[in-house]
Amino acid sequence: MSGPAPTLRSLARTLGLSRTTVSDALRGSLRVDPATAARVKKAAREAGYRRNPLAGALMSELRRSRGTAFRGVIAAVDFHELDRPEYAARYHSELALGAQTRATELGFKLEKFIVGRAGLSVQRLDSILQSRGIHGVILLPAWGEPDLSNLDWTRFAGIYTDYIIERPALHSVCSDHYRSLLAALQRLAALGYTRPGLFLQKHQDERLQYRWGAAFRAFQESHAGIRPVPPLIAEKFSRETFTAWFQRHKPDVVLGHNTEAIDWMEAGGAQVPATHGFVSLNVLMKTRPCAGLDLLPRQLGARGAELLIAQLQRNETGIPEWPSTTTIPARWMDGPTLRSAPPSK
Amino acid sequence: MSGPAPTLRSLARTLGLSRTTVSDALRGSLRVDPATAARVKKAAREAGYRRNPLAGALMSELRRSRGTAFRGVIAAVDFHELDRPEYAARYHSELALGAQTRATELGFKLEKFIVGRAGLSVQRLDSILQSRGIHGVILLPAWGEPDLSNLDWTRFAGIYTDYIIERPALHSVCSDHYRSLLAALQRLAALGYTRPGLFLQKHQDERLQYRWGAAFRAFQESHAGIRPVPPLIAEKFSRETFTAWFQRHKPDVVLGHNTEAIDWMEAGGAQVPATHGFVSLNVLMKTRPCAGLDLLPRQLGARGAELLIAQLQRNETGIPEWPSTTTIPARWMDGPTLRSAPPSK
DNA sequence: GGACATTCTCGGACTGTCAGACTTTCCGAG
DNA sequence: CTCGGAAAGTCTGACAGTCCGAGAATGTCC
Repeated sequence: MSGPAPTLRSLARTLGLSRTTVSDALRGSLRVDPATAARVKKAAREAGYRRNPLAGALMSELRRSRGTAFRGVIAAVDFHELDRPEYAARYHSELALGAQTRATELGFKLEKFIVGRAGLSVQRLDSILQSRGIHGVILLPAWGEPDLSNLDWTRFAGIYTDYIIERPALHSVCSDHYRSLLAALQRLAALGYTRPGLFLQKHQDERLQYRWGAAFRAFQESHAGIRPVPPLIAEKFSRETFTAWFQRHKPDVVLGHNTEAIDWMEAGGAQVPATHGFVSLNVLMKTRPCAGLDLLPRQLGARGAELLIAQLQRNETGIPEWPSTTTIPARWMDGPTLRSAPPSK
Repeated sequence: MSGPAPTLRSLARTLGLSRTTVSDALRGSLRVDPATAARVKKAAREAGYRRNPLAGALMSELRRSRGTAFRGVIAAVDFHELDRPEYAARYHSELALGAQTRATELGFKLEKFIVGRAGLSVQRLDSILQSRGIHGVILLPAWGEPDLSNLDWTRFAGIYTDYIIERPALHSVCSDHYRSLLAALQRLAALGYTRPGLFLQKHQDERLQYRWGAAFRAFQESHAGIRPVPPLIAEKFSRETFTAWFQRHKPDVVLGHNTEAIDWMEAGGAQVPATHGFVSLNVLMKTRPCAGLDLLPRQLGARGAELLIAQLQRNETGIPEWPSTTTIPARWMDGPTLRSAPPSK
């Protein structure tokens, strides 16, 4: 490259102006006399000057903050649910912790609000957020699908930590259930299992637009060596329902959320992991040691906060024109409910 | 909030040292007397000092380059493919245009590189990017799955505009095929179609980990009123293959990529849209007006550039610890290949 | 005791921005 | 006619850190 690239300072020297006048002119500040501004822009163009946006952003942040690392507050909004299971409460805690840690790393503070408790309505939340100068809102999952259309979204950037909710349609971040189940099934196939069986509560599949079931069938269809076991997807299932399905279809490994199924398998003569395997689809739900998927709620919370803060940094409030979903694959967790190697022939 | 955060300079004042000695000590430079280094580290820990990685990276680059490196540039890397279909070339152009527009909005410039053309190897690309001071790399889709592990990713932030490639595992952004097909099928059901049929080239499903097929079956399984038509997923299909499938299973609406199928349907007696419907799964591939899915490549490119620049703004280079995929649902495009209302009873 | 080498530390310089301060000009009031 | 305040236009201090040349202090050798 020939010689140093032109900078604000070199332009300023050439023009006989201060670097601030040049900076202001190029940024369109009204402080600068229009004739001076035109002169600066022309010289910049002719010199091939290109602003460094990273340097600009850093210097701006540095000047604005006056040395304090504090940049703002974002809100984590939870929904009061009396019957929330304990594992879900732990999931929410992990999400919030991840969001908090990442927010802190990025110079933000995270404050929690619980809608539906202590008279906190959506309208009241709106008022509080506005009066507190909070513009970023990260929404924790809710079993019932809350309606947040009443928040004045022109003032807020928001992100769901769940699959898309649409009321309103915001960006979202969640686990990649589809891809994680496919990867888990591949792993099980590598361990020599040939008849995996999936059991699900219907609502758990529905709220993910059937991704568990879809991934399961997609895997079966695409692997000739896998003998298809119809998944058990029931409104609500009992030991009887499960056992009937298990005896009838004889899967050699079972995947599902409820680890109580291990007892039912063993009551029916199976020995885990000697004769059959078990994999939890969410290790936060396990009640005993077993293999399974860690949906990484802490990482999801962190990514959610990160994406939200990036929106704030771009000054993007309002309902996004193209809402997107960011997914992170679950992490496989080994456990004592699987054989450790394929059976020898 | 309590006072300014401790900085190198404030630590230096407290310790009676220069800011350079403090900086060197904290970075482990051997220039500093070990006893002094220990003193500095202890004081930093006690003061709660947190280094700003973005400032550090910027200053380092500033000093190293002496103003000669160009900045504020990100690279769009394409792969030379002789047999790339015309629609794919248009898809790539849309991706690049979206990335370019968004980069410009965010104060960056996008430059294109084509690996495999004019002797541009991955190693040579690495050298060029480094010498040009380019740290952000957005990777356009490739039909063959390229291996970019040879880039020195410690120096670059990268993002794929395709489904995850894993060589190496970076963040990615792409269409939400699964969710888009589900939504399309729901739309068709609302128009009164009861026997949708899907035809795909096998590779097109495989490279999306079977999401087209999975969404199709998930929809069938979850809607009692839909009579199941087995999808046609073939290595390569001809008019004969398609026609046999069409005649045998009698779908009332066909979804697929290749609009030539409309001719084949009509050759078999169907009248589109009078008796049968057709939906394109990628309107960039259509050769005639029809309904279908706009995969929004321009928006995907824009989002990709945005996510990449956010990584640069956080000074995050290297292979991410938790690579994520960001998906945007396709936009439905109405067209003359569907009935405009459900048939009256 | 002077010359030289080594070790340890310091300070200039710096892809841009913010906000207060300074200079110049203009105009109304006395 | 003079003076003071306001506005317009521009300038300067300061700066989440790093690199590298240079200076000061110390030790060794002749």
